[in-house]
Amino acid sequence: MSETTDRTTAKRRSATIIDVAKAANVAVGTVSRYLNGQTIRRSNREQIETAIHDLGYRRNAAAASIRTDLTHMIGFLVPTFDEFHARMLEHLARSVRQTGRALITYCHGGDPRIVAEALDFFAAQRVDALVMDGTAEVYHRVDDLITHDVPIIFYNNDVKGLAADRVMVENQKASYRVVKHLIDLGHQRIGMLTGNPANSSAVERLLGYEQALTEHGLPIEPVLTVRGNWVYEGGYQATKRLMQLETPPTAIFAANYNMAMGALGWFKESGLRVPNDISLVSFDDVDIFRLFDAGITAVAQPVARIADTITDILVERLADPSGSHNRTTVLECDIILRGSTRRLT
Amino acid sequence: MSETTDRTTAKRRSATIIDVAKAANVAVGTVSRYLNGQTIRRSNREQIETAIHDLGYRRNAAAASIRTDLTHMIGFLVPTFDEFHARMLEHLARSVRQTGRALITYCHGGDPRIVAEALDFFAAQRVDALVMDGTAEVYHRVDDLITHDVPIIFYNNDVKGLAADRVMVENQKASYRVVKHLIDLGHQRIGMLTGNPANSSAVERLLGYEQALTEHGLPIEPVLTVRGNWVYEGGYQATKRLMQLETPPTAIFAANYNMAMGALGWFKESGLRVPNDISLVSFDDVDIFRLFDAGITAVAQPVARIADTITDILVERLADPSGSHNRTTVLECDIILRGSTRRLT
DNA sequence: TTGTAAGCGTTATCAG
DNA sequence: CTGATAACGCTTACAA
Repeated sequence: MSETTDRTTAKRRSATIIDVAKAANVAVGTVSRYLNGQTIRRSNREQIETAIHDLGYRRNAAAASIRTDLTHMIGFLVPTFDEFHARMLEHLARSVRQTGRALITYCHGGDPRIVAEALDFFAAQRVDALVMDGTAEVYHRVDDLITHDVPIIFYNNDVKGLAADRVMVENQKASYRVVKHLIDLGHQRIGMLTGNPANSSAVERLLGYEQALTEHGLPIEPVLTVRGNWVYEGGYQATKRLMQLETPPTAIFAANYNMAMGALGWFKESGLRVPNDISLVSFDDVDIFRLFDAGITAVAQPVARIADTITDILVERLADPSGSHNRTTVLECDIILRGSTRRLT
Repeated sequence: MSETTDRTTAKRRSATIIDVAKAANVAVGTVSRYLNGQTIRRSNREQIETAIHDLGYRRNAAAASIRTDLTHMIGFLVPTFDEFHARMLEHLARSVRQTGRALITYCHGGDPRIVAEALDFFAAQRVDALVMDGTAEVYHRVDDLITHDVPIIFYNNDVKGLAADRVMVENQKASYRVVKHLIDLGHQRIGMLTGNPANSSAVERLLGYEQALTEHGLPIEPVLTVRGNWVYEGGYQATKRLMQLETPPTAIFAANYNMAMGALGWFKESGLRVPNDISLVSFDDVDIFRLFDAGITAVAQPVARIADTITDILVERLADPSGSHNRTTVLECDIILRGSTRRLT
């Protein structure tokens, strides 16, 4: 086993391309060309290779990027690493890696100062592009990045009016369908746990809910849509409020996974059973939804396809920085029917 | 609203420190000192500030790092972004951010080639340090990084014999305790779903299980420990195997969250109820465990403290690169008792 | 194909 | 406190 090599030398400068050139008896240019995969005389190549090996040489990406203006790093900015974003990250990291790039991740937790900080950081790091879940407050700072020719790709939530690409899902249509499903089962009084209305996806999902009601001749009752702000606790409280209404709903649509969990939490504490006492549908399908008593019916976002689409756009954008591609891709969602809804007699 | 500024100019070179110096009528050195928070004559400072603003100047971190040998980036290498690692990422990103650094994330999915690729990438990027879930195959490549004076911090799984810091949890002790709990309830035949034995945490958790049995005079039966390799499907299959034994266990200990879910999946399909028909305990506590019928009793890893500890070590290491701190920190786990176990009569 | 040398945007040293 | 200037490690004409 390789001994833990001598670490007495205070701070050994690591080998540079010059050292390699010297050791291999060639010019630095030749080494650089070798490193960049250009054709090199065979004998030289071999000498360079052994030199690199012997010296333990590692290319300094920063030094390269300062000349090429390319860092091969993509900024990835999200509010949290909940189920949805974690899966996005996993898929995106994979697909982006296959193009020889990596992700710098920043998590802002909803704090606008951290968002600003992140954007500054990305700007300083000269990320080749930025993928982010849109947040309204960042309009100017993102526009700033765009001015500096950094391609931006929004997903999940949009920020209107910026010259960026977008990969979204059919929030309204999917919500419409899943609420319609409840209506088809005979539900007339359907509550909704909504996300933060500052987010486009929250608005669209609410719109889908309202559209379904309206198209089926049901009234839109303000008391039936309660803001849960995407989080467990919000879903829990909103559900409590709904169920303590004089006439509580017979079904609830949660606009995301966390709030659906919050609803389940309240149901459990209150001894309500799904779907016997209350029906529940949710946006965001996750594996564990299968494991609940009857399984939770949910809208499945095509996470892998979102990630792949983002990567495709990324590649195209980076290959041709001049072209102003402001494309919006909208992907369809599936609805996974499980047993969390029951037919009203 | 700031107009989407003129993007006709093909590829506008962004302003440099030199441009700022010129515009502010000072020397580049002065601007550099300003940027790095050193004291500057007031009048100069103001001129610099307006110049920076007018030019939309952004410091080029790569150019700086080539001189300072500091990138303020921490590599973060994980096998997957499952519940546990996603939470780690969230906490670590936060605490690391507070020290002015950010994370470059790489997800290897168990593929040794990707691990190697990641390590090369980190080396080229000159990350200031590397945080990783240890994987045995990487011994040499990590040693290589250590040779280049990159501090390494292992968490979750250890790789023995390397000069690195480590932040682990008391896997064996926690497993011992949770299995002992089962034994105290009268269980004599306890199955275990084990992780990949190449991982130190898998070995330690198994050891804890065996210790509990032995200390209570119970035999260690090889058929009762089935390898589930950390994943849902593995847990599902392993559970199936256990429950189809001639004398199936009355309780099961899953070495992680995913395998516990797999067990629950099989139970559900087979119509078994927890805890009436079978008791279940798990490593890794997650919020949703509360929501299952009776709640799932589980070992809670102190994720936030792991992240904070890692960051503390990071800061210390980076402040004093000469000191060879090879510290191993072992954190305690809590056991969250819920209703997934029943007393055997 | 190769060597030479001029950048790239910073920081750091050293006189003033 | 400031200015001038030499690094830093790499890429990329340009000429050979």
